[in-house]
Amino acid sequence: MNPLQSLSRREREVMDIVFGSGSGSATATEVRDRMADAPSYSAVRATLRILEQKGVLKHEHDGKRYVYRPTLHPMKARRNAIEHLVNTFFDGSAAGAVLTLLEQPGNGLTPAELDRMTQLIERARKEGR
Amino acid sequence: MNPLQSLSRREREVMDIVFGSGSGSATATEVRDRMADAPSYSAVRATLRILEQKGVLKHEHDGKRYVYRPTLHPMKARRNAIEHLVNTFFDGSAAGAVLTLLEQPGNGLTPAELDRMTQLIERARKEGR
DNA sequence: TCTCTAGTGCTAAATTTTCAGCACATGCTG
DNA sequence: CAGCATGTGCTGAAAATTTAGCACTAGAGA
Repeated sequence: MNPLQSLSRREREVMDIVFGSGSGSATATEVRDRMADAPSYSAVRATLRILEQKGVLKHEHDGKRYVYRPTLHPMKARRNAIEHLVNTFFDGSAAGAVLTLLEQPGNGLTPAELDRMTQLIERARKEGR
Repeated sequence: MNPLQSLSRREREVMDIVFGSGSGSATATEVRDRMADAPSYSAVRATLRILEQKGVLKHEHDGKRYVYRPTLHPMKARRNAIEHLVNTFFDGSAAGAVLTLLEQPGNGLTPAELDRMTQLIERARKEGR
């Protein structure tokens, strides 16, 4: 099973924060600052240590601080997450997910992005033939 | 906070199964059959009862069985799930998620779906202007 | 040097989750 | 009717998670 699926609630929350942090990495303090209902600092550190022990995070030293980063390559993590979403909420249909995203008003899509999508759709059309 | 985010591991697993079941509802036995590492039947029922108590599931009677169904409307559940995914893995960019889906080879998009996407993209383009 | 700050490791206790088992109800079937 | 299969409710204990606290280290500044 996907190791990310087998995390406890707090562990998952922490992973989401790490994945969601722009740089793709985070310190204990950063994680704590972003937690909805943050426990003590040492509790956060304990969770990070466990996540490292479980093999889903690793750390590097930045001065005397630890900077945590996911083990899994970000692209793979994204694909896994999407796959799971599509399977559980869209019955495996990628189209269903895309349509929901496109239908959403205020999705903030820029013209350039729309062009890129058109390109990819054309390509998919050709491949499908 | 989104109540679905605050579920334990097993609870979340059960919710995924219920959401993922074609009919949008499931009995204890069905849930158990789909669990990766299924515990006893009564453990599954206990989890369902807790989920109902937490307000994310409700049940109806079908003969003498209970059929569980999410409280949240499926469409809303999908949107919430997508929103969370986009925020944590794509830095809030819907386009990033769509592009990842489209780029994925073997995404199984049918011509009709591609047409529908083109339509929606056109519409987004117009609205953007 | 001494002290303060900002880190870390580790551990034990509190809390939550998870689970199995027992008691009971109902419907079906020989 | 008696027995069996298939449900449910509830409860207590085991297991896992979550947390705070204490001890320690290193660097910076007075």
